[in-house]
Amino acid sequence: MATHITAGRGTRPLPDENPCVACEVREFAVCGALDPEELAQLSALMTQVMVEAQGTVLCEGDPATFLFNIVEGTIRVHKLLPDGRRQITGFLYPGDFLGLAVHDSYAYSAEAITDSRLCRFPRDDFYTLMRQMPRLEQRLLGMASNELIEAQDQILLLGRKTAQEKIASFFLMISRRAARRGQPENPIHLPMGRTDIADFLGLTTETVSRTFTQLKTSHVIRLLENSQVLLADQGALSSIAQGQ
Amino acid sequence: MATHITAGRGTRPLPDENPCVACEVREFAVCGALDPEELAQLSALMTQVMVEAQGTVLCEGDPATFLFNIVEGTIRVHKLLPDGRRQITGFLYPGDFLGLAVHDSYAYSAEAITDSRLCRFPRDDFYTLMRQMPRLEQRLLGMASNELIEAQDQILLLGRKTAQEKIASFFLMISRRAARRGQPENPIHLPMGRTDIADFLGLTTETVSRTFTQLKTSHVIRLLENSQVLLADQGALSSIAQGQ
DNA sequence: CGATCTGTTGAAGTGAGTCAATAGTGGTGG
DNA sequence: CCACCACTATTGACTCACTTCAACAGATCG
Repeated sequence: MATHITAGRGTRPLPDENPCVACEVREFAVCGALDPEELAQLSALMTQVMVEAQGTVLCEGDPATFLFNIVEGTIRVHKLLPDGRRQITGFLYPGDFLGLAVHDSYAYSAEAITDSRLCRFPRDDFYTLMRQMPRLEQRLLGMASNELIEAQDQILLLGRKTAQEKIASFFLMISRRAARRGQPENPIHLPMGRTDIADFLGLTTETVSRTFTQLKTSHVIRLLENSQVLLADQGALSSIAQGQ
Repeated sequence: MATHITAGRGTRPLPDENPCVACEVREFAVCGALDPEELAQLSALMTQVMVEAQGTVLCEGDPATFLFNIVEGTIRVHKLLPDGRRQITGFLYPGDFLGLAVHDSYAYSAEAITDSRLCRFPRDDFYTLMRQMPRLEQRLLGMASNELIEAQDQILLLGRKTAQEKIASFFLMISRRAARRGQPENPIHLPMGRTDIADFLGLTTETVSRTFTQLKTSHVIRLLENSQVLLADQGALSSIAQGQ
């Protein structure tokens, strides 16, 4: 049966039955494809874990023992070069799945940006169950397909866009993803710091900061309190993101 | 039943039965997962098409009517910005599948670099069949997973590597992929021109050319005739690719 | 209230891009 | 078979977008 581990056990009593039934992100997540019976089987494998801000979820090179489903919080996924250069390959939000691109060991590290709650599944058990649930496998294939499309957009961004275009594209991506989760698409919230944004866009913190200022000065965005950014002129932002 | 269209019909008589049985790339391709019965069903959907060098396989934005399996030749997949900047997101070789990251319309264009032969499947029929063949779906999920891992490597390369590191990584990737297809891993063959390499690595042709010359001068590679490159010092190449 | 961390701004440097000329390479036809 | 053309690759000189290095400004917190 699903259990909580680490901090936060007593924050809210879980229903005696299946905790997944009441899950708020289920419709966006892998588990959204399952019927109640299948959901019960999957939840039987599941352990909920809390990871506090800046904590590690998994490490590049470690044996891939677990797969995760993000329920609350924001996760950053990154790869490192031996000399310490870092590339963030993605930010994960509630409903996102962590472990699609996994073989025997993790090819990337993942850390929590904010305090986060995740559903954790033993990889082997998950795969076994997947073999028995075509709908689960189809859903994962669909999610993998989406991630590939996003990865190719990111490849275009990194290979061919200027700093301004990268930042504008980034704002729009965050906005679109918030909308997909049913949250307001504007203003957007940026839980990650300038360094994370820089390492995601292949820039430096200084360039990110300067570009924010430029967009602010030209009234395309406005920086609000609490790491919120108002997209004041979405048309202009779209134009910039696509290179005019 | 499978048929040839366009040029090349008479090059070699197909067996009367299932042409896929004798296919040389089947073990590397999607179809490698199927039993003879399933293979026959899949091949019933299939049409072989020839695309000559520089010809178009599919166009970004077009309705995604077909999926493809590369049998012979090399394909480049790219995305364009409105002003014409191009990013090549991948090179496809025999055994590779074209259409994993596809929704209703193609999110990229694909062109043949050399004369190519492809197996073409109507997308809807392919998906229908996939629902009935768990092994096909599993295989596709595995291939999507591999592609995601490669995409993340490419993201690291584009975001954080220098020109030298990009070129060195590129040589090693081509070498590794040749080995995976059972071809010699050294010397490598580069069917694509400098412009393609530049647009794949987020560089210009000039920088690609200069970097080739640097690596040649430092005896890490040697340029042979017929677009072949000898990786003279693979250790040095690996060191460079990872940033020393 | 100082200490620490994150973000912003300034000044100077540089890796790769741009522009331009030259050198191969392969194809075609007289 | 060679002369010509078109195209791709190489090399050189110069420029620039972004980085690097450095100083400073806010926020957060014990």
